Amino acid sequence: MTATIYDLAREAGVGIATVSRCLNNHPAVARDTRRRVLAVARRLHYQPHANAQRLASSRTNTFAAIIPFFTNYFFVQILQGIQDRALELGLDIVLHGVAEPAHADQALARSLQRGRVDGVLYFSMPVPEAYAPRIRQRRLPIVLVDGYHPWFDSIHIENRRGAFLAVQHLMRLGHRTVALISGRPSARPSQERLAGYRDALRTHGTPFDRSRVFAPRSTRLDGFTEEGGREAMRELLRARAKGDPITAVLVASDIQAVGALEEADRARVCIPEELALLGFDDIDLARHFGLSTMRQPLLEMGVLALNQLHHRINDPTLPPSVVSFVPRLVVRRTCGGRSATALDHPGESEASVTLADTAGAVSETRFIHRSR
Amino acid sequence: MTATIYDLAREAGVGIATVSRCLNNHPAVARDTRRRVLAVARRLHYQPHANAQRLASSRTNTFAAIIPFFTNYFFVQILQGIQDRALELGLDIVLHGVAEPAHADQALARSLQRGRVDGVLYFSMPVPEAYAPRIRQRRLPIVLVDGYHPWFDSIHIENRRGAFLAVQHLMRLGHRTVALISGRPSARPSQERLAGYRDALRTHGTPFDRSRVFAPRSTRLDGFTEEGGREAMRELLRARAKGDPITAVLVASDIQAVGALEEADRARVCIPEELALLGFDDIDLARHFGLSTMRQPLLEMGVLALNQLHHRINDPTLPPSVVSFVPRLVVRRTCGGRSATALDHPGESEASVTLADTAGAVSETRFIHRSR
DNA sequence: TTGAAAGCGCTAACAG
DNA sequence: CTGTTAGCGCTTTCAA
Repeated sequence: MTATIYDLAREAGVGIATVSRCLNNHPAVARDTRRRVLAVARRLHYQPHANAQRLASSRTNTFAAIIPFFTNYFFVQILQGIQDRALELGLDIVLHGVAEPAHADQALARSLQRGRVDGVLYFSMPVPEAYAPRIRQRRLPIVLVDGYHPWFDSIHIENRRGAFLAVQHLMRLGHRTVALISGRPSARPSQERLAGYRDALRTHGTPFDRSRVFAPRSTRLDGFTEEGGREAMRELLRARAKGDPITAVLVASDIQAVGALEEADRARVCIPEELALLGFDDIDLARHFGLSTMRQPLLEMGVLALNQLHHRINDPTLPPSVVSFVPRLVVRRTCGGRSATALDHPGESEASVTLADTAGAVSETRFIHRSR
Repeated sequence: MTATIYDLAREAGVGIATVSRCLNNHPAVARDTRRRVLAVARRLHYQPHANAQRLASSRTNTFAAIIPFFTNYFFVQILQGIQDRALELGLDIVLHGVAEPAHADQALARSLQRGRVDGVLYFSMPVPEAYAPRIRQRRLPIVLVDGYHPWFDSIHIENRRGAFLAVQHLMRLGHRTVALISGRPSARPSQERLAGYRDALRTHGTPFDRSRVFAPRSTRLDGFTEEGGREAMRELLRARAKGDPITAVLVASDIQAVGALEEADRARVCIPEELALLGFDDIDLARHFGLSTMRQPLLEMGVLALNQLHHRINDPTLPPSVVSFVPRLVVRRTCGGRSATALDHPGESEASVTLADTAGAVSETRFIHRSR
């Protein structure tokens, strides 16, 4: 019913190979022939059959994005970056939203199948043990975003450094007793952020006190939930009521920070006057709460990830690369020490501490090194 | 390098057709043969080549989701529903995030290409004029979500009815002077919600007053933005300051409502004591602001949309169907008349007015009719 | 510069 | 029940 290259060939009086060459801008075609063929193609409204192309060329021009759906806002912005770049590169995105990390292997299994995708973007989850060897063996191009594995490319967020900068900021504002609301201790981001927290204390000559680290009891999503934040904040307030002079707290994720804020509000503890609070991630909600936080350049990360994947697809022999992003402090209301009116004018009174120029900041706050 | 059905056939001592039958659970295969073939398949780690299957069967088992990315939260939840169902149906989702409606045609063009997808889920945007005929001609299965076109299936949100219910609620709370903060007047949702607003006034015998409809000046995204909400609220407050006894307002979208709330806060107008406010959509943010709103069952809509698409793919001769959802009132803090402490316990003190049972509500609030 | 022909790996008649 | 065969529509040698 719709035209194939055979139709075009017949109509233009040439062979199908020639038609194919014209369509794919192969140089070895006479100008006249090309023009004639293209004219016919237009006239017949020719459209290539995507699957036939894929089968013959063994290239799908498609990649999978495997994303933890539960982190909502985090990935929306990353997807936006990926989307734009994919359009430019002419790639299709097959989306795999994963409800919980345990289900990620289904998506991986699918992506490992022959003829499905040219590569994978894998987000914010550990690569299942069983799959790493299979991925390597099949030479499936993969880029880990917000994750790490020695065998594969990754875009890494320097959680430790970020937490360090965060706590440092609080201490520079004069806080001597800074607490940490953490995620589940076994989760990697929790550990890294805890390490950064300790780094900062050490740098400022403050002894680390285990009792000032508050981890949520609930373990769903490693405690990175509003409820987790509420729980931890309750405990923190209890400690505070008992006399611990905590005046500031770093919360390991914005989503927890939201819960923590609500809990503080409920206990009539004024933020930031009585307790300065700093989050981590800069999810979209943060802005609305006037939440000071450590921003991750999500959109840029998406673009970069796709570029990296593209490189790898075109040259599978590349050594694994690691690109690091350092989160940047975004000052709003909750950390105090600056514009206390941020809530009234969200977005206006934000201040980026590391850099004045927000637009150009990314390139300066990230550094790149390739290992191996 | 990796096994094909030829390898399996040779190894199992059968023909490739038999192998194919075994793999696809075709009934006409001897038990023994099947077992033997499957054993070989397992031994050789056989995996079908997706593209070869697609080409041969002229079925891609893939569909496109064309989504306006700018509406962020709206689509995240819908995607979740789609995602789950797609997994069950064994379908791949090709994501097309569209930055603005004008770019939707690129995604459509791509989806129209042969061999790309079996169908399309098209969200919250008008179908470009030029494409409707092409879609119909190519018999491309498509389901419009939050949209309508006589030729195609659609999942429709009863904006008019929703707005009616919203305003009715406000009036039942005793408000006599209810204003409307609308989107750009030319946008369909704006018109429908305006109509519902007028319906409610009429029902209550209140004359419609054009000067109580506030539309944003900015036209980006048809005014459905925080900024749009701020602008409109500023005008409303001005009118109020001049003596118009407005005591309640329906805001045509939650995202505008957020801006409106901020503006009211800034003007030191207490919500809901001085001004009751009701939003529309129930985006995720709403909960955090204690924003009363009209909820759309996004997740369910996603599931339903995919089911509908699935039906149509399997039977393209079906007449176009229309499924309607009626938004449901969710009472939180901003509309007054109920728990004023909602902000302290988000989620806990919500009340669904139409139905007590939240889980089972969807089936009761939607009705289905098929036209033609 | 061009065309014929051989796949890509699978599905689905059709004949046995 | 099973095997043979003909495609699906394109890309890509290989000769001419």
